[in-house]
Amino acid sequence: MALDRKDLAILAELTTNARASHTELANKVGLSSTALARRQKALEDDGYIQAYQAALDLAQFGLTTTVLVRIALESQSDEALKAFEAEVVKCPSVVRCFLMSGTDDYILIVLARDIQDFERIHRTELSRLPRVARVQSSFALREVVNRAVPTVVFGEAKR
Amino acid sequence: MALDRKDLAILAELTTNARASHTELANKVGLSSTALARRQKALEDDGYIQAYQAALDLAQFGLTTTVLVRIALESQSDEALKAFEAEVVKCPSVVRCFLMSGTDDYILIVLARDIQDFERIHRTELSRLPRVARVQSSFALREVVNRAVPTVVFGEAKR
DNA sequence: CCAGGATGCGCGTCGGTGTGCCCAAGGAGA
DNA sequence: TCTCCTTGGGCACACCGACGCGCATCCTGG
Repeated sequence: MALDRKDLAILAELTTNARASHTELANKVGLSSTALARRQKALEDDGYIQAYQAALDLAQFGLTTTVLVRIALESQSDEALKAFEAEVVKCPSVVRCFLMSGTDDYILIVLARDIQDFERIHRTELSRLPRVARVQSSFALREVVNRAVPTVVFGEAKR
Repeated sequence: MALDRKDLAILAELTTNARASHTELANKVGLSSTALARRQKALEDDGYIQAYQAALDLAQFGLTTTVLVRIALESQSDEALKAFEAEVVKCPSVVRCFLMSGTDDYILIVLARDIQDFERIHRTELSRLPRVARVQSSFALREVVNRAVPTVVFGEAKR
């Protein structure tokens, strides 16, 4: 299934206003509400739209510190990876975790209130992860770009 | 302003179903639609809810490859940082960019269709960034955790 | 020329939303 | 201890808008 520029406009708008009504979207895209409803439903049914979710302001919850954590395991055996991953998904402060190529085995993104709070997280969450050989943390001083969707997605207009 | 467990339940539900109606949410949380509407509006006005946005399935767009890019600049001067940041925000394939402490100056998260596509991105987007001394890329083999909100946010029940 | 897909218009129904009012609980002060 | 006041909740209602349907139209490709 190919998406034309109107589909992309719909997606671009919904990534900003997920609660926009059919009429509202139809005006912005340049369609009637009927045609828009059909297209939106197709986008949902075909899996382009996964969900509609509220974006929380994490700073409002005091989570102003982002930490990148590089972790190397003692062993790269399948059993070690499984054991580590089974525990890392339980860490409440971890928002992302990648299994990486290269020297580091895993890279985590951790959210903390501040540096002291990260010390607590390091002690209560990270240091309890199994099979860990080395943990290296880097603090993000500033977030320069934060996009949910790369702009390249909306750039390709076809029809 | 302090949030009680019902507020957190509302937020937790809205991060899943941003288009849920007042009645629908009220049933899940255990409130009347009136009380829920008041709370939801308060959460929006107080800035806890930043926006409602559609989550796209990036794999559906062919973006299945995540790359972590570490970048060191020639100079850490304010001018060099500003020049670099002014350009990196324009890169369409970059979804996140952190100014970091430690040896690396910046860490980017880049989305690509595949490894060949990343070669193109490296050539057309990354290599054109100004003041760059060193670029080091690591491929994510798998995404173990991907949360928009750390679960720790919903864990604290107070009232 | 014809057929299929997509669009736009109009309509009716349904549901959500917002308001006003009353009630219950808790805290402060006399 | 009694009372007042504030805060949050629930109920009922009315209005308005969204949503989905049917049908006519248009455009394109065969």
